[in-house]
Amino acid sequence: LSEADFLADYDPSAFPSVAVTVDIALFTLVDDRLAVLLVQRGGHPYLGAWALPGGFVRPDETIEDAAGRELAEETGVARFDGHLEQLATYGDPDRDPRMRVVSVAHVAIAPQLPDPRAGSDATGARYWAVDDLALGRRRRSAPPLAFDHRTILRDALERVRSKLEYTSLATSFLDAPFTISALRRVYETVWGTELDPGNFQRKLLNTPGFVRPTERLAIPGSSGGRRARLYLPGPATTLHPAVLRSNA
Amino acid sequence: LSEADFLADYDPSAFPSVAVTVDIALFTLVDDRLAVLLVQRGGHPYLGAWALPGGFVRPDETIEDAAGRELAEETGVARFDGHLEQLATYGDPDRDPRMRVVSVAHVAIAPQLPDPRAGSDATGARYWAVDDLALGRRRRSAPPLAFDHRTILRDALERVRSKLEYTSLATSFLDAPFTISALRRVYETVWGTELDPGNFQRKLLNTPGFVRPTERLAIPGSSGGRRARLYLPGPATTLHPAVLRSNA
DNA sequence: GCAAAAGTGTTCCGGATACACCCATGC
DNA sequence: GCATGGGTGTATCCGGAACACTTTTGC
Repeated sequence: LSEADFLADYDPSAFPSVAVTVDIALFTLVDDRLAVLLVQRGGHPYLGAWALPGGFVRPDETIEDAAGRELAEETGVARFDGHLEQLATYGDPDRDPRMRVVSVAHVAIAPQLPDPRAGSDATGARYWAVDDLALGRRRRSAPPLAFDHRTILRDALERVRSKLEYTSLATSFLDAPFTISALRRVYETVWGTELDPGNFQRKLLNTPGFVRPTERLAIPGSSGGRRARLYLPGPATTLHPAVLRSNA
Repeated sequence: LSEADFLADYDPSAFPSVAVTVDIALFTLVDDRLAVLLVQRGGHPYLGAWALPGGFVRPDETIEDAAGRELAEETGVARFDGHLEQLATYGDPDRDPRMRVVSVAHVAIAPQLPDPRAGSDATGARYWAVDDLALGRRRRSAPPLAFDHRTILRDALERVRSKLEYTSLATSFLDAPFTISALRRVYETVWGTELDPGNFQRKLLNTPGFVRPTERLAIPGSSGGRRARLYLPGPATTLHPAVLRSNA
């Protein structure tokens, strides 16, 4: 190795400062549509564009703590207690025009939460239906997204969709207790498919540890129908057999 | 938000410097054992301990480029052309006693490469059989690992093991062309299981796009046996149906 | 011939799918 | 009664597992 390489590799002060941030894609269901929390930027760059909530990692907190703190701040709860996991890290040199920013993106899932609050640098915060964001390609009617957040959102969505198959993640979208058909609607909404109610019920109850039955029954909707049994999340996190997307 | 929060969130210069590094777990097969490249540390902290190869991300390169560059340097090739993917980011405040270091860990896979070279801060570099590292719990005979690299290695190993199931990753361990039984030995070695040769052959050839047949036949080993057909990697990256671990 | 590896055939079983059918409730 | 949703029964199909068996090679 040359001396330049040596210095580059071993003297951290030789580098310009790098900022490490967290960004969170918080998914929830709003009116039977999959939605994600976005904040509208109140400053440059990307003024007025919509962005994933996030912020700097503080010196003495872990990355995961930073993500949890930002989530609590943006959603207005004291402590975020939904599902939270790391997604991937995005750090292309030009992803933020101001400086080198390396962002550790996360995926979060929660049942419908109170209305979000705008942070101090945001002019608004709301849940957007994922369908309306036109993640595949830009659409005139879709809101502009800041930075590389379109890419992050695409990856986050794929993570959620695939993890429904082999983990019990779907229950994170629901308040307990819930019915099997509510759980089925989670799958149908996130995957954009229709599932056979009877087969879904049987498969689910045959997957050990996915849900635990209670004695209680749900109250039917105004359109009638038999009362459904209520269930609690089970102890399993990974599922065997998996709940497979048919068109996979 | 308080003014302190505001400043903490929005003034990057208010932070002590954070170093962003890449670490790479490069897996390969050595004598039908799964092995990973480690370098022995030549400086403090963890002097003499074994660590994943890695280094700082330079100002104008992407994170993935940094990982590819470090890999090429450590393995002594001009350009690393095996499989390389991001694993996860590790950034606990105390994972490096010198300063805050956020490391983006990667997983790499390649067929047996030339002997590795020690980097400028390393006194040695070699492939270690994963079994000999006692990743589950420390063992007297196992070498000490630096930083949180035991955790990273555990996660990397689990990533490789699970990705064998639903992707064509196994071919990355082999030079082309290869036989079906060589591919089966990859699965058996990485999973630590035995697979039925007949069933494996059929399942593999029934998975579209996994491998492409050639006209050539392999030369049998000294113990005899019918000559096996040679195959090339196919176009598929994700597999349907997946090759499932029976004890999953 | 014998051992060993490659490759095929066959049987069995569990889960997925499609769909018929019964149950319980609102209106 | 009728529509609607909850829940069960059942026939069919497909892939995985176990394993017998044939083919081809080295020694």
